[in-house]
This record gives sequence, C-alpha cells and structure tokens, in this order.
Amino acid sequence: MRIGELARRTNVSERSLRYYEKQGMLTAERTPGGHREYPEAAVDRVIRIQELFAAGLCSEKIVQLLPCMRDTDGGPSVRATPNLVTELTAERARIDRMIADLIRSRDTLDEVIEAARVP
Amino acid sequence: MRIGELARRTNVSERSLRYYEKQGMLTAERTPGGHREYPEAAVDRVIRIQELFAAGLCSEKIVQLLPCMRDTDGGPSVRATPNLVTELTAERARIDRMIADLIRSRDTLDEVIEAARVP
DNA sequence: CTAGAACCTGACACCAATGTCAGATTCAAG
DNA sequence: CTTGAATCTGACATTGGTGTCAGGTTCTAG
Repeated sequence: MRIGELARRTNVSERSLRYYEKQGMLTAERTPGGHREYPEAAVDRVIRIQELFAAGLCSEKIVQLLPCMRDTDGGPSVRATPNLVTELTAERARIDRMIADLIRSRDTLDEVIEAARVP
Repeated sequence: MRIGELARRTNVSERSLRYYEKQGMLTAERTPGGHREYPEAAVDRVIRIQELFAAGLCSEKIVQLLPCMRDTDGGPSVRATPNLVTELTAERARIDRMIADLIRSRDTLDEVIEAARVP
C-alpha cells in the first residue's frame, strides 16, 4: 500500500511516517518513480511504534527494539544484546512507575468529578 | 520553607517551581526581601502537579483542576463547573487509553527481554 | 560587618515529534 | 496525452516544560 492509505489506516500523519523512515524505524520499497510501497505488516508496525512513543521511548531505543520484536507476520526476530536488555529493563521500570502515576492521576480526576456530581 | 528545600524534597528543579508559580499552579508568600516562602502543603501539591503533567494534562487544565482537589491539609475545595467536568472526563478517558497503551508496551518489552534470557 | 550560600528576574536554548508550506514529480484514470 | 490526485524532498515553525547562564540582591552564620 502507499503512504496515504497507511496514514489513514494507522491514524498517523504522512509526515510522521516519513519521519519514522528517516529514523530507521520503518522501511518501504519504492516504485520506479520513487513512491513508497508498504507491505501489509507496516500497519501493525506503525501502531507498535506509536505505542512505544506513548510509553516514552525515544526513536533511538525503538530502532534497537524493533528487530527484536516478534512481528505479527512471525518474521524471524533478532535476539536482544545484554546491553539492550539492561536498557529495556530500565524502561520497563519507568513504564511501571508511569502506570502508577497515571492511576493516581486518574483517581484524582475521579474524586473531582464525583465531588462535582453529588451535592 | 524556601525554594531550595522544596526543590530537594520534591525532586523538582527550582526552575520548574518558579514556572509553576508563573502559570498559577503554585503560590508562595514572600519574605520582606522577596524570597519565596512555601507552606508545608506545597510538597504534596508539587508532587500532584508532577503526576498530572506526567498524565498529559497541560498547565492550563491543572490550574483549573487544582482548586477542586481535596488538598492533603483538607482545605476547602471548590466545586468543578459542569464544563470542567466534561473536560476532565475526556482527560480521564485519555488516561485510560494511555494506561492500556503502556501495558501493551510493557508486555512488548517483557517479550523481548524474556526472549533474550531463555535460549 | 562580612563572606558565601541561597535566591531573585529575565533571557535564550533545547528536545523530539509533529505541523505546514512550497515547488517539483509521479501515478492512474479518462 | 491530459489532468487532477497523490506523492516526493527539504526547510522552517511549533510546542511546553525544562536547562542554563548572567548579573544582581538577600539571607544567615560567624
């Protein structure tokens, strides 16, 4: 598929898709004229990338991580180096703290919302 | 307490504390010479602010939200307006999605970490 | 009184993903 | 072939919280 369709299906702007490519997180074949041609699996990949961004990983980490992920198409996955594992473990801890924070904030919002609802 | 101690105790830079004040999220008495003097409750407040930032709320929303929060010192809290409640409800939904995303990303990391650990 | 630590304001820089625009090229349908 | 939609590259702007520096003032221990 081409970039327009990928953008529509993933809800990610074309701008961002090109950015992902430049960062090495996403690759595409090219038509003779130079237009990008994506495989079906790109949809899942882009969604994964977005999730990882949302989790606070920078593109550099994601670049390292992606080849180690079991893609939905079951492609062969690279084994993470010990060094990468260390980094990812730290990221995991950070994500845990993030989730805890979010839950506290959600509780705070719930309190305020509830207090406004009931006299 | 003064800004240095507050910064140390909350792990938030003095720079950020001054910024919070300028945005109207944090107030402080002033000494005759102009130095900020914070009450003990400021510690909790700053931590709350950080959590809300981490949850993706912008300072403007936080400004509206703060007076509606039951402070740890049990101060009188303002009732959220219906309009604010609507906005906060949307934020709450966003936080829920965020948590779901984070959990998926954490699972992804776990998979990669586990795959690297076991041959 | 004094020295050094702490604080003040204001300004500029940064980050990293994304938005946006311009001008040129390619694609696909008629 | 033509034409309009889609895509290309490259450049500049934005965002919002934070870092950092400069130059000056205030505080406090001795």
